[in-house]
Amino acid sequence: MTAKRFARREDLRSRLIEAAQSRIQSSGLAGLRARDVTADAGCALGAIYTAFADLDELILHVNSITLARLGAALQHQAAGAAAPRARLMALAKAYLGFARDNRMAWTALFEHRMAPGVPVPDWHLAEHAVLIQHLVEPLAMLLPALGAAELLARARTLFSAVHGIVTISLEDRFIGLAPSDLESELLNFVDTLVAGIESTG
Amino acid sequence: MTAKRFARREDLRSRLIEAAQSRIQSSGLAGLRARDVTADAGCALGAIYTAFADLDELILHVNSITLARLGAALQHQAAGAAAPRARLMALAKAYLGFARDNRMAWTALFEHRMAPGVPVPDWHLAEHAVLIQHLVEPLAMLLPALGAAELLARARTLFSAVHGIVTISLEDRFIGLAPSDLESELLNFVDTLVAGIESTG
DNA sequence: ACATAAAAATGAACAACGTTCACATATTTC
DNA sequence: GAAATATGTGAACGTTGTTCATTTTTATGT
Repeated sequence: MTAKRFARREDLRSRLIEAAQSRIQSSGLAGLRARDVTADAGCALGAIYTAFADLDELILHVNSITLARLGAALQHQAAGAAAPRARLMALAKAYLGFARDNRMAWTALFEHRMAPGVPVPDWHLAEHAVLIQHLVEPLAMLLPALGAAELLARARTLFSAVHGIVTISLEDRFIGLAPSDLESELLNFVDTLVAGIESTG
Repeated sequence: MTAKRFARREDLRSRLIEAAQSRIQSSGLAGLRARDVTADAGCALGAIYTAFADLDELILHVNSITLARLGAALQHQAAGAAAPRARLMALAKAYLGFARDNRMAWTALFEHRMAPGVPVPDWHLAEHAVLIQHLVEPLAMLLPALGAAELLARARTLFSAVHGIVTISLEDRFIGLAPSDLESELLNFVDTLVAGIESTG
């Protein structure tokens, strides 16, 4: 049976992913070392390259799990609100909450860069796209005249705007707002933007 | 005279900064090597550490110059528009234009991270803060009831939102919009937000 | 069941990086 | 001009990610 080989390989992969996830959570993406991860996973240094092409691919899998958790958090929060404005605000709040509660993992999601010339694989791009889909539905209610392509563009823009507000506020580069101010500032932003959409169409 | 010593030191510093700037422009921050920079600057590898504490400090000085150029570009563009809505849209357009025309240098501005535990020096934080000041004045016209602290918070939020839209659109992680779509999408965003501010106060 | 082939795990070795340091050179001071 | 001080040099160091000959494990054929 070749199943045993498959099981062992899969076991090694998941041990490496878990070890990497843990290291990222505690030390950040920049603190991730191949030697630490393999030691934590209980395998040799070279074993990484039997399970993954390189460290980047391993990181991609950690990010994949983080995206799934983020997606679940958004889904869970959005379920409570039916009206588009309330739903968009709930999504923004959930996004901020996830970023706060999973700082390092969330940062790794956007900090990570592939080697020059190597594109992000399609399966991972697709996982990012799912996030934006959460915004399409409420936006469609606010902008019933728009087609699917335009709606998608607006959803990506709104996502990027919220993402930017959360990102810069959580960075050291700018003097950050107090945590409570950040949340009210973010919610005020979404509220104002929705008001603008309603007033202009 | 101790002036000759000072002049030599300053000459080395500026040669290193220029070499680093050039390397970042062509290869990005991740492609910056101490050996390349010193070779370009015509000095020994170790000379970096007589002029700067480490590579991070050198990068900070490159970013400082980039920030000055970005500030000048914003100033220049904003001068044309008097009305707050038009000025905010001009600023957003100028920001996008600068990011496009100086891709690598602009990316380095936000990609760079200090070593763990080392804070970004105050003089560099102040340079970032200047960018946000450009937004305070037009926002004050739209929101005359707000105090200085609240106004600053709104300015930072708006800056972050615009920054996020530009950043994510220029990244490989998400399927990017066509360049022309990005600009119209960004301008529509600012327009809508201003409409929201005007409608809600 | 055993021998043989194929695959995977190992960890020492490699190359590339930022940084340091004993030494050489240049500059200032007396 | 000589002693003292500061600055520039590049070989060497420690730490990376990655590779590769070797060993160990797993699968296959009779």
